[in-house]
Amino acid sequence: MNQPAQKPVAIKHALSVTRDADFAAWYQEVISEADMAEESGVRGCMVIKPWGYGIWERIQQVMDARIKDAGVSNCYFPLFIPLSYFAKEAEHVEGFAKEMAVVTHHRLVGDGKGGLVPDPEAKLEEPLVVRPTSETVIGAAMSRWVQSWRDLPLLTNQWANVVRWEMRTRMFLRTSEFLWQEGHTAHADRADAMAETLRALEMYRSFAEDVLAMPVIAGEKPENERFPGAVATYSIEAMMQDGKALQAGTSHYLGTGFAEAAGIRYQDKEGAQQHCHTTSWGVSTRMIGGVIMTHGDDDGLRVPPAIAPHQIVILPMLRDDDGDEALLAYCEDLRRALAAQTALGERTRVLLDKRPGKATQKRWAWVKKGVPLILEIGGRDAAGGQVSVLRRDRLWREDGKVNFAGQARDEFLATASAELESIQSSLHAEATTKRDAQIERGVTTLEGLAEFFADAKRYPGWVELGWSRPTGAALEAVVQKLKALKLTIRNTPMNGPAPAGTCPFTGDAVVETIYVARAY
RNA sequence: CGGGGAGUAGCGCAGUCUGGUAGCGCGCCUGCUUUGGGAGCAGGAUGUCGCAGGUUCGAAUCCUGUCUCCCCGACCA
Repeated sequence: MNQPAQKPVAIKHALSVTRDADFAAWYQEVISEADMAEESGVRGCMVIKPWGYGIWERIQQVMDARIKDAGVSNCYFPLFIPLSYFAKEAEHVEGFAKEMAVVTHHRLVGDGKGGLVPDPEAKLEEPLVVRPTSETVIGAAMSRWVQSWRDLPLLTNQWANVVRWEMRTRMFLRTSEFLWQEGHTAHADRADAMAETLRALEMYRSFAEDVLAMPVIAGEKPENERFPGAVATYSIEAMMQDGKALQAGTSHYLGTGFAEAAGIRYQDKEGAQQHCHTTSWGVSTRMIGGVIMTHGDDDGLRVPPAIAPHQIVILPMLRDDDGDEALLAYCEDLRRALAAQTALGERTRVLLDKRPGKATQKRWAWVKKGVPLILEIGGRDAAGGQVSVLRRDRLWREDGKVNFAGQARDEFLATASAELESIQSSLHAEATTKRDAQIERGVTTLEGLAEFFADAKRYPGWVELGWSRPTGAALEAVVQKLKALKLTIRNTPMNGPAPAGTCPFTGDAVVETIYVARAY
């Protein structure tokens, strides 16, 4: 107390709630302060604003290129699906029946009191459901498109919105309507379909790591977490800063179940009719929630440069005087020079923010949005050929001041690309370090699990442990035990440690590794 | 869908118990002064009090219904 030099420096953060104080409230504040999305007035549905949608567009662009590189073609299938299509695959119906929006009428009439009601005369012969996913309607199309072994594999994808009537929603993480891509493929045999399922999984894994800078574990979901109607479901799982797991992408091997339901058949080289083996795989706007909870800090969002709508924002410190013209010219020249460069394999995305207003206020708005690099340029910078650079991932100096670094303009131009790439990799490294520090490997008993997750005051992370992979009723017993602890099995990693020891749930020999965690 | 909380200016809130037609802070607008770093002073604008009914001379306030959001639970490719 009496030694000011040792006092912790008080930093005035840009957000009013810290991650430590209330992670859920912090998450919402990031979304509103970064101006990513807002409530819409419709239950569970959000308005995605330019900054949030810009991030989604970046995700789309990069992912779409990778999907096409894999030989998959984009299509578009209808929003409305005849109810009868759903009835064909029993497990699929069971899985989605409770959360479907249903269209029953095609016209409104006045109710005589100034309002409108569905016209009883305009009832649909067969109700239509708003797609919660498109296996059924795409399956119907595939049954027409596939005749011969020469038509296979059939590789399609669509970018679309889907609706699932969720009981409890959270922006980006679980909304009633969300945006996604869904890949749907049909193959001649199991091996080919399984290869495609795993290709998609690997595509998602590398996308999460390289583009979102979000470390993930790719693996197979346990039987109880499978997609309705799937033979095997795989996921990438990311750890949020509160230690919870987020399923950030899924890939399913669907066997021949959907092909049988929809009649997707082909004639093989011997002339015999065979059912196709199908797959489906998707990532959604949920990824944006993952980015927020992986990279956000107490000053708002930090967007990895690869998905930042603007990677560099130039803020001229306008003074409303004669010097402004020269300052703006200097900034515009700087913008042009940067926009001509490339970083992370693409043209650099630079914004010159000329809007009226104080540069300092605009600065904090961009900090909260998480722009990787902010350049504040004053008259003296312009006159002296300098720039003042702020890296979003190194916002504060040790003395509690904002960490601006003065630099010669030419020097900055020569290093800007490398700087963006450095931010991309340092966000990834930071997230990986955090995650790895929160994976516990010393737990081998159910009691140990309960103990590890008992302390509510800290963020517990995940437990990696071996189990005997029970199925059916034995698995259900394990799931119930975990549920009592609010825990779930996330997945079995693709290249997990060699099995050893006895299963903490069944006492049988361990056959594989799983991650156990609280989940979103 | 069950339990709890909440909807009043762009944002955060007071006012509701005890009915009399709306206030504070921030932000916003204007002016002046400042300004190499999240400025100061002065003046000013902005509300069908979530929505719909009802009670009443009169409703943000009381009653009924309904919508939306947040937390917990159940549910959740």
